[in-house]
Amino acid sequence: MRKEKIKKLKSKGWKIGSAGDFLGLSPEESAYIDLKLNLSANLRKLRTEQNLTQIEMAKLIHSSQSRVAKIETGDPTVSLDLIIKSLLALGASKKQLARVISS
Amino acid sequence: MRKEKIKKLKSKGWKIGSAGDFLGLSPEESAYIDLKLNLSANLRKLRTEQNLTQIEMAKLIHSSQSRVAKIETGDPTVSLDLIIKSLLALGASKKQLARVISS
DNA sequence: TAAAGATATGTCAAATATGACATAATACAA
DNA sequence: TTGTATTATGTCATATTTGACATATCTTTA
Repeated sequence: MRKEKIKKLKSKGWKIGSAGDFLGLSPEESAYIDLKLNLSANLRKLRTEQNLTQIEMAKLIHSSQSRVAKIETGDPTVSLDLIIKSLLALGASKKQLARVISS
Repeated sequence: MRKEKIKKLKSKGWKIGSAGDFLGLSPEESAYIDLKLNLSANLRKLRTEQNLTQIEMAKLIHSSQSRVAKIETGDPTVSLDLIIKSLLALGASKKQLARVISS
């Protein structure tokens, strides 16, 4: 489907922080995707800091390696819910989440 | 989490754990739900501060009055994505989001 | 170099979230 | 009261997200 592809291209083409001028996104759309990418990047950071493989991470959140990879690579089919749940599963505190979000 | 709150959540249809057993509530599960409820409450606050009805809010996020009501009442079918998108549509900044989340 | 380990990508059926609608419940004036 | 506006609830077809799987692409180690 076309809409899906565009969505994917958009998120894939992003560099964190450079958001949406290029793709004609509204400020809210940009902010929303930036938020997700920001949290995703932080998830990978947390995971690697804890010396976990994606498979081990997957078990922690009762998911699969491939989905963990999708989370960390900013796949557009990944919800904020899943990202946040994953961060919490890694022991991230509310303050840590807040710090990532406001950055 | 207080008993009162848990009861309310249960009555609203939250399904926590495998059998709806609240004894199995993990720290990250409760943190996740707290996060959503916290953001939902803040959304209502922002909306009313801006003197918007749920119908007006719905137009803002291209949704319906009933879904806005569900967002604000903590309906378990509402995703974090929708809550965050709504907050951003009301003009909430990253810092404001962070503040709510860490509280 | 090759093998092993780790991560990325594509796909799909099942699960979950969605907007929309009808209608009930509540609030608040006239 | 009786209306009128606003918010809550229930339902449902459609849309999106999910874990899982297969397989491809790195990445490291011997």
